[in-house]
Amino acid sequence: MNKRMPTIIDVAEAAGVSTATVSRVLNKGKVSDLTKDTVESAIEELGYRRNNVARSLVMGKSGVIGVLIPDVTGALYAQMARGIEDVLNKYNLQYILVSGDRNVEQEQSALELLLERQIDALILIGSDLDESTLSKLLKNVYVTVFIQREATSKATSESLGESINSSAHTNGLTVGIDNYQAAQDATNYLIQKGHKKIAHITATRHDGRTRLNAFTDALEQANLSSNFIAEGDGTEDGGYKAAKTLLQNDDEIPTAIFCGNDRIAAGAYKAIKEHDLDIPRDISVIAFDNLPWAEYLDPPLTTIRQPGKSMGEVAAFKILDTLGELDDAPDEALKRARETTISYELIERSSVHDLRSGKHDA
Amino acid sequence: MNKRMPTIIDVAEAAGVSTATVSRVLNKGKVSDLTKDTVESAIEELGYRRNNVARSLVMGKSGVIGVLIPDVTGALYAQMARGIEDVLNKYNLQYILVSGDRNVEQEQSALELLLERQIDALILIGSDLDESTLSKLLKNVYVTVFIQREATSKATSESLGESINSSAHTNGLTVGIDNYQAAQDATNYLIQKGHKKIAHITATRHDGRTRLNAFTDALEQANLSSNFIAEGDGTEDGGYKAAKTLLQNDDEIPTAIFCGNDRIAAGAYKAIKEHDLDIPRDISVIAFDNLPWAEYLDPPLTTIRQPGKSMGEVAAFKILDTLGELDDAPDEALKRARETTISYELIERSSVHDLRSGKHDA
DNA sequence: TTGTAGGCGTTATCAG
DNA sequence: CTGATAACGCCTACAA
Repeated sequence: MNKRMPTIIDVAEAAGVSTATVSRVLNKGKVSDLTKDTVESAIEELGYRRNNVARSLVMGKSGVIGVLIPDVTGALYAQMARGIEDVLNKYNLQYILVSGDRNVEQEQSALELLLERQIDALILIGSDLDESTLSKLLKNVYVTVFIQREATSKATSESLGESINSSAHTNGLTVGIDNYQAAQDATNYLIQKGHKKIAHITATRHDGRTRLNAFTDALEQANLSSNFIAEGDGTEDGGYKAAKTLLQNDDEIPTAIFCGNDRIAAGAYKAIKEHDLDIPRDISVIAFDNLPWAEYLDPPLTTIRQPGKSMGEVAAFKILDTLGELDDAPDEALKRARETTISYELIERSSVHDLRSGKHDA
Repeated sequence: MNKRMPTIIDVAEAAGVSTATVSRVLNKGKVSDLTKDTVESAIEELGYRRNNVARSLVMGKSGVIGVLIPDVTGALYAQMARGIEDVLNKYNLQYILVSGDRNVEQEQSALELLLERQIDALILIGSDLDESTLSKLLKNVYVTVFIQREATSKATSESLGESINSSAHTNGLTVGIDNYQAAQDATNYLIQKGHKKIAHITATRHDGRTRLNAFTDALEQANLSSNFIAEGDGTEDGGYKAAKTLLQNDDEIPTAIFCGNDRIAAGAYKAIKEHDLDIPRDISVIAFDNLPWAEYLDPPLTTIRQPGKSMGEVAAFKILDTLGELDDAPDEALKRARETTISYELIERSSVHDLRSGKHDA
């Protein structure tokens, strides 16, 4: 069933030409129509298919780009991957996906594996790898773009001695939303609705930390105390447990919870309902991500939309651009390729209650 | 920033040995401890990293396997991808992911792109490609395994002239659940709970068709009429619309809906609630997949669990086995590698109502 | 244990 | 427009 794959040499012989000529028709070089036909039918006959690894070797580039992703199983990350793939495919490039599994050691070893393939470029999604290992690893990589590696407008100066600012990085392009600002928006939204006892369930990794900082800063600016902070692990179950602890003593219950992400919110919903509390009447919930199912929770979840697919697309465009594959691209694409910070959006649904409307209309 | 990558030759010179020796230390061949050290430090010094495309060329295998997936963005598919990756990584293999985008043309062109890379094996997830194009394309691929390409226990003989039976396929290994049986179980579960007016909202593609067939067959076997069938497109919105039409004339409303998958169910939930109907009191819902959020719907969704990750793992094991990489593998892994049909599970939550208990306890 | 040299399948340069 | 032929970086007999 598995005879040796025919090579360019076989085709050349079959067509009675040289390998160079075959290569030319394969690559749209100048060939006479006649020979072109002969060669093409020989190709057809033999079922020849070009060997891309040989091609990569001589061309010095593989046409595949590496993507390091925390977890394909995360809906948002999957969207990014999809965005990346969609634009890459238009240019006949492909990608190898590796999961960092949401932990640094795994990220590093995954990255090293990746680097051994001759990838032409690298996209790092939400990586927690620190600056120094990164720059060591990436020394010889032509182009790297980071998605969601903190392009904060207001660095979290106190919590991290030296902020993870990607702009300072080894030829690192960056795409992402303004995580800090978005989290502040979410918090302020609650404040504007008249909430004073606001809780936060943290998400993990650096974006989780940024959101926490934005949260506490926002409360501080509003002269509110931030006594209600619970650690989530980013999952539904973590959210459930965290919400439980938040709800445990009846006299000090928050009127609103800002969940680090939608999955956390799903867990929190469950906990809140178990306590026979109504959402949003008794407790309002706001979250982050806007995963596809967020609108189908009961009540539909108010949340910050992260445009995962767009982020992936932009990242891919940046790569194509730097790789010089974008000559013939539409202006629009080019423009998007240069942009660096994607806009987010607060999607109002019905999970937060307006405390003021009930009280006084002042 | 981007000087020429050091090659094995550079290392050889730096270490004062031949390239063969360097190659040997790279591949754990017999080398004296002394030279080994010298070479290794030279490697360290130069920051040498093996060029895997050259290696692939000479070895005749690339160490990457191709995965054709309908859509990374689908939670179940992502789980499969993750399962595949996890076991592959243990053996230092990687994968290229391509999305078929849930349509055949795209599937085919994606596949062709994939085949030009020298992938060592192929995993096809839920492909709708027909037998003939498949066998033409796959002529030279060493090993292919299909996930979820219908391993039905009871072929849907009437709807398809010739059933898509993978076992008949070109050296195609197969892993999947018994889709037909599972869908029958779901339907029968409803019947056992006393439901007589049962609706179905179809999912797409071949597994959707199989489920539909199982549904009608099950009803037939129970002497129930199957008047309530609506076409979904597999998405929440499709489910919403389909449920709407199901609910439109008040005198003929089903007491239960079997949704082709969880996403459809989410949409159906929304429609049902908009009609001021209670789940499960007025309408019961059962679905398929058990996506991570299914348990967080209100009420928690009763559904058939598909173990996506396991399916991916098994598929990967099959490949490793056929590729002969599994010599040193634990028995357990080996055993799993040979299995072909994965067990599913009906997860009872609270979205279906028992009609009998309310009426008569006979 | 170590070195030499041929070859993996393509592309690209340089003559014809 | 077409044909030799030298790389590309690595592995692997075969020799030493």
